[in-house]
Amino acid sequence: MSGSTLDTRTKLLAAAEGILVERGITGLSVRKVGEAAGVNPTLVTYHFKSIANLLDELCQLNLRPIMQGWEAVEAGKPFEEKLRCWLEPMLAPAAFTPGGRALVVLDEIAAHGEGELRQQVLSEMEQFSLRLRRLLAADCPHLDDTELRARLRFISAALIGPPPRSHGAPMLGGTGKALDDIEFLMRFAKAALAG
Amino acid sequence: MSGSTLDTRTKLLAAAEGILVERGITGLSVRKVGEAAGVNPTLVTYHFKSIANLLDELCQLNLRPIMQGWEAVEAGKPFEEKLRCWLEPMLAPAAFTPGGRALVVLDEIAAHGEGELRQQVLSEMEQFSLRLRRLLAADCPHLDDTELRARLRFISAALIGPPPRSHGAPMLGGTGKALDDIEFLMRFAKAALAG
DNA sequence: TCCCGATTCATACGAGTGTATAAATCACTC
DNA sequence: GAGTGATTTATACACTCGTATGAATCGGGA
Repeated sequence: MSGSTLDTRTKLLAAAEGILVERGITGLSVRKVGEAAGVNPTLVTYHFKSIANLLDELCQLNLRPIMQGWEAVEAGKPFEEKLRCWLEPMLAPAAFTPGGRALVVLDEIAAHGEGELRQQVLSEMEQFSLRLRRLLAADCPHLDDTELRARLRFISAALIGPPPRSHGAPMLGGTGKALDDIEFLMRFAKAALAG
Repeated sequence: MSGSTLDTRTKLLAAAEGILVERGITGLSVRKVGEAAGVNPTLVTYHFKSIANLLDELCQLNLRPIMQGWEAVEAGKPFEEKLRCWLEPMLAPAAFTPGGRALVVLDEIAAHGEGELRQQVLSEMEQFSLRLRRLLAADCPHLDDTELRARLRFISAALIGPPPRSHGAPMLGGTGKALDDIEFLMRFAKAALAG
């Protein structure tokens, strides 16, 4: 396990992530990853035992920073602060692809993964979702539990949804640059949780 | 082109749509479609010249009712009415799969289609998006053009995003039944376009 | 220098993909 | 009833996929 080994592993992860972000999960294959990494494709099977394992590792790598960011959502903080601590990690860049967002990688993987991997992502998200709702309930007395849950789902869906599946072009609306601006997002979420 | 012919065509379209909705575009193939339709797979190539054409037709079939519904968004109507005319078609059921939404089919196809088909969907959406923004601008004087565009994108993304990629399970939050209730959606959109 | 483990490479196999082709079957008119 | 065009079927080809296998190559201690 010399330095060159780690480099190849990283190159493969980065290449796979890049493909995932800009071509989508459809365009991902062992050979494409190898080619994009400038490396023999069969090294995917060597360094990760299967392509699924590579996806798994990529998933963990992109999930961790988001979950860590979310830990900052605490009961003591004011409403807007909580909101920011929730939303900001969702805009975090992907592990190896500064142009793409980590959430996109997670979503592509979660949408593809048939088995445990997807279940794990979903369950972690679910778990946080419950905590978030409990914490925000205090700040939104005008919304009952069902309504609050619906609003939160809509807001997070708004973040997950648009850029990934279009792979470049937005499904509705113009440039998409606005979506990456946390302030746009903050104003939107604040409004969406009001009256 | 007897009656049985039309039936087979329809059966294939319905089967493809069903797979698209519940397994996602990944699970779609000529043979799977044939099997799901209880019909020889090569009939896909016979009735549509290629699988891409089948997708195209499926796309048109699901796009049309949405676009028609959107024509009801008119300048004279009050704000809430415009909102409803915009949002309600987005919950319309898929052409052959009452359990799934037409928008999901479109999104799965648009996310996959590399070429013209996707461009067409996006451009039609884009076109309507512009008209919608112009019409709603009168009702939202508190939002400048950029802000309004961002809000509208978030709202539509909230609708397009969540159910499709999860193929059953929601990415965040509970049952997801709430998402299909137009009243939840109306309240959300109204709030998101306020202050 | 030799050796040995780690890493890279080339090749191959089985499964699945879309689609072309030709034969078989059906429905209907003359 | 025979013939004809539309429809269905069976088979095959070329391609891509993930992965297993064995050989080639590299790097560093004895």
